[in-house]
Amino acid sequence: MPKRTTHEESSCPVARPLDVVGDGWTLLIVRDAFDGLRRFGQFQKSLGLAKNILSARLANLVANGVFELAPAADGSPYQEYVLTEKGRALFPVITALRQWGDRWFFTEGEPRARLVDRESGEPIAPMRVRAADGRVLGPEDATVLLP
Amino acid sequence: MPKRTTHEESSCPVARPLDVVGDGWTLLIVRDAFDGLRRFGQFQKSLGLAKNILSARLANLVANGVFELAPAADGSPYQEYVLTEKGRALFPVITALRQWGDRWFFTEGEPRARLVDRESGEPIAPMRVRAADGRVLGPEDATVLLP
DNA sequence: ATTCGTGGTTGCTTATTGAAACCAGAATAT
DNA sequence: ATATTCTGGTTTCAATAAGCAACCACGAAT
Repeated sequence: MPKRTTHEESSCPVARPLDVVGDGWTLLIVRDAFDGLRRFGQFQKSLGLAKNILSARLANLVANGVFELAPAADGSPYQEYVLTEKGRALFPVITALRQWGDRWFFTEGEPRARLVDRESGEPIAPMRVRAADGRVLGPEDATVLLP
Repeated sequence: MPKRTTHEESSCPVARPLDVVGDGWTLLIVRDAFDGLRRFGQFQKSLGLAKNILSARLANLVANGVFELAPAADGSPYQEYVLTEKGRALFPVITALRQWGDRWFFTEGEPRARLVDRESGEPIAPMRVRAADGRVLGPEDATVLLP
């Protein structure tokens, strides 16, 4: 995690979240949670990261309200990491990132995991930035208003 | 940047992009580029990060096709970092992250930077994950199909 | 000829990561 | 009862990356 010293810490809604999810592992942990993973060992096996790192990341995510600890649903004497509302609200972020990766990091026809609508089995729609009236906006069509 | 050793490097479209934008500074650099910044010194002043770090990040972003170098538009003998199509395609990612930050990292009424439609001056619409037919999807409504 | 602004690079110190070993409680096996 | 395994971590320590400050090169201005 970088050490933001300037005005960055304060008023920009992009900078603050990056203190929580701005490293290479955290969003993968959350993605795995969307895929149904809940237990320490599941995350560790899925991601192959060192246990101390996972431990630190999970603790940080709990401290920041992305996960909460709950007694294991299956009766085992352990605890589970379950996404909070705040954590589930990362779904658009991870999906946008996934679509970017899908478009720009795979060659035509290269096999990849696909996210589909569970109901229809169809791929989900590409996410776009839209104005209040529904017009699709590019980076040039939007501007930041400082507080 | 973490060191992904398992299957993570390969088939998941979430993991690959994180090798490029998965640190705390990179997305802020890109956000600044959306705000019109192009020059080394502008990024450094805006973000307050060490010059060697900025240098490394920009070189990595150029190497990964997010920025490209172009001769300065204003006649000065330097070069500018300008977003490629791939870089501009990060707009939905950064916007989704911004909206998450806006919702979950600020208290009611706390002053913050706002992203508005340049044409109408109105805030942009909240981004949502949608199925092909337009239905809004939550994390539970989508599933990953492995290749 | 000298200073200044821009865009870096080079050392050096400190913080973070990562691998492996270790540890503790609960369940399971002997 | 005792030992073994499974789960979920913590501790230790080496390697790597971040951060800071000093330095440097080039062109423009003085």
